[in-house]
Amino acid sequence: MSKKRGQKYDQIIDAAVIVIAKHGFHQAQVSKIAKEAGVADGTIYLYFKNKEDLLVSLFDKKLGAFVEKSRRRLAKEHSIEAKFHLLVESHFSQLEDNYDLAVVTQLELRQSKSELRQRINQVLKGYLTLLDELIAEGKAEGCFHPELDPLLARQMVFGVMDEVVSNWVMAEGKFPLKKQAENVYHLLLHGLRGK
Amino acid sequence: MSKKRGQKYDQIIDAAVIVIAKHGFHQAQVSKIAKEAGVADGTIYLYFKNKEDLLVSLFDKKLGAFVEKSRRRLAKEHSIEAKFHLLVESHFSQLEDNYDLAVVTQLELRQSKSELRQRINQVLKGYLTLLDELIAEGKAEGCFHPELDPLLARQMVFGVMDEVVSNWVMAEGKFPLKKQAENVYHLLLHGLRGK
Amino acid sequence: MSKKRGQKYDQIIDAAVIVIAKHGFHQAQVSKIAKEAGVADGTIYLYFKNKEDLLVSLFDKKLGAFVEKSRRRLAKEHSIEAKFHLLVESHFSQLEDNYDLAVVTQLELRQSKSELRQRINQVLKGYLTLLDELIAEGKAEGCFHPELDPLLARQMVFGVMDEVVSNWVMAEGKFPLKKQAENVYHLLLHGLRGK
Amino acid sequence: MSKKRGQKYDQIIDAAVIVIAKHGFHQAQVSKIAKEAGVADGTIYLYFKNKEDLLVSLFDKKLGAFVEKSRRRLAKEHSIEAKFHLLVESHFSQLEDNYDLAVVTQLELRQSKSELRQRINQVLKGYLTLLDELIAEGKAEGCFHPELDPLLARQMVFGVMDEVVSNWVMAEGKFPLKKQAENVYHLLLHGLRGK
DNA sequence: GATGAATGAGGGTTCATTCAT
DNA sequence: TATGAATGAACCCTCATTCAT
Repeated sequence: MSKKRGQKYDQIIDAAVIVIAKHGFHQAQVSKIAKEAGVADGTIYLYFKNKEDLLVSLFDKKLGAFVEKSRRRLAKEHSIEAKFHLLVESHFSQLEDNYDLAVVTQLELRQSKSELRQRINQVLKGYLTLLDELIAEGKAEGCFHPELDPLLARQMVFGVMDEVVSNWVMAEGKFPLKKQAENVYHLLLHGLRGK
Repeated sequence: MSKKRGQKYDQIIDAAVIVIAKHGFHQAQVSKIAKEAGVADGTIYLYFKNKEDLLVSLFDKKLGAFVEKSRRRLAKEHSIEAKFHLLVESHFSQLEDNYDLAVVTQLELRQSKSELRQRINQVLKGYLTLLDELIAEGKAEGCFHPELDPLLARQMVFGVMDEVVSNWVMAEGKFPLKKQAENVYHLLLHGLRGK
Repeated sequence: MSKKRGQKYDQIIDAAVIVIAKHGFHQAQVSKIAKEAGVADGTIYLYFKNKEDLLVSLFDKKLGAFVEKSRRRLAKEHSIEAKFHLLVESHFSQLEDNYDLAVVTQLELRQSKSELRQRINQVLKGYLTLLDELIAEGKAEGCFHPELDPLLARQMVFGVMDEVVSNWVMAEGKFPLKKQAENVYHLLLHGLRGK
Repeated sequence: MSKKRGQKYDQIIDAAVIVIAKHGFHQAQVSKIAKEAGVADGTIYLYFKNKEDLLVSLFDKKLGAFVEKSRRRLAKEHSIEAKFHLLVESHFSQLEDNYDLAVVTQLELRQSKSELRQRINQVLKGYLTLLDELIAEGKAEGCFHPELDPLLARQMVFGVMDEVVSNWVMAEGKFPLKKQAENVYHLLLHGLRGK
């Protein structure tokens, strides 16, 4: 339903990020987003089926770029440790460089109702797959423990990074996030190697 | 404002857990909770200042019991490894034994608006403090890496357990959660020992 | 229905005056009045049929005393002018000496719904009758214009005194009301003499 | 917030007058007014900030027209007596010709809570100013007593007219109001001349 | 007589979505 | 395409009154 092309498509999504980051999920009315985007309320419905579709599309577009960039970066590394290290660093730096987006994905979008959360989780799978691949590669190369439960491992990796970023956002970005990457990498690596 | 004691106080909180788990946060109207509790709508306001107060009290009471039970159990263990192992097991088993509560705390209550989230996070601190104490003890006893960042360590521990439980809830409790405890414990312990 | 006797009857009415004057008509809940009177909510319903009955009884009792006192005073005067002068003075001084009561009757009780207003107006007739008698006496004695419309005359007398007192209350009693009596008396007397 | 122009603006205000006159202040729900106006409930909030704003706007618009018409009429008269006579006649006839409006302003709107009453009194000042001007003119021209207290005089004029109209409304308009104008004019004029 | 815990009906307001222009 | 005025469903909370003790 949503037309993925068009200048206004991007305008509206960027406006939504700004409005949600600034006013919060529950105060991000369609009319406010339309105003920020410089279009009429009704115009949003020419590009998105409904508000939920806009929010999912927002997450889809932003996470898609996030994953794509992460993949591009990882492709340049050869050792699994280097890739893993870069993943953590990339996760943190991309969100640190987009504070508004971090607020939206870590805090605000999680206030959406279960139905929408389900669809967002579907989109998130694109990123989780990347993590799965990396873990499988690590196990295959003997870098991680051979009996490591892959699903559990991925939950650990994502859970830790997500928790750290959420804490950073809730601290209103007052401390440098990227500097945590090194430590988090080590913590995770030791965990993954252990079993 | 809210009378923390009384049979009805507990009735209403338990009814709220059931209704929210069954119908979801956004469909948990006060009238529905009152009906489930077997009291009149207005009676809820004799025990809680408003709906938000009911939700915070719910979390406060349930998490309080959760923390208290965890502390009681941990007190019986002596080695830090045993305590840590028990913590993970306790976290998982208490939520597995209360599926409705798990749904409410892992999924539904997170849909609440920022103001309420803040108050819930304050309550959560009671549990995070327990984790902090355990980590400090582990470092002091030389069980964990001496240079381990305590805050980061706690974020790892909570982040991983929270992520695993959330996945379990989203899988609608289809797999046994407690059985994950052993593996999660090892993963975390290795991570914490490493650095 | 209301038992006109009993210490608590008076206690409750006096409490109602205080609460209404202090918090306003719409914030004068039965429970607040009960608390001020030092009785239980339910006790009020032993003395009054319902809240409306309490308010009418309040007005009845207070206006009754007001009229009785006015009549006693007037009985001592002989000339119609002196009586008339005293009436205005008495009207103003009694309200000035009971600021709370003035607030209640001039401002707050007028916010009651039409149904209650009707019953209050019935009670007010007791005072209006006194005015009617005075005007009839004045006409009979040739002190007022022989063609004076008695009803209109009474509306003028009451309308003016009421307006002046209301303005005084709305000015929060910042100026002395009794001092206005002289002027108001003259204004009215001239009006009544004219035609 | 409120768009003071537009066909719907007038529609809604007129509907409010009808509904309040028919059902009373406390039974004049927004949904009832919307239905009478032939618009959706939400439409009212496109033209008025909230219900209170609607009621104040109603009074503002109607009293504004009332004052304007009175001023236009008075401008044609030259003698102060003629102006004064016309004022009373205008006051009575305008309300007699709009029974619904008279009910609303004399009885129903006075049931509103203090906050709203304050705002209504502000609007009323526009009319009281007209009375003040007339009294000042009368004193300047030697038509009224030179020592007449202008504020008291205005309170008398307004108080009497208001009382007479209120009695007329409470008598459900059963007697002709305009016919009272002549007598009221004489009563007031004598009063004002006296002192 | 006195209590006070419990009751439950009732309404102003927001905002995602539509559709005539 | 684009507009934006209009729609209307949905819900938390108050408080007068009751009645078991």
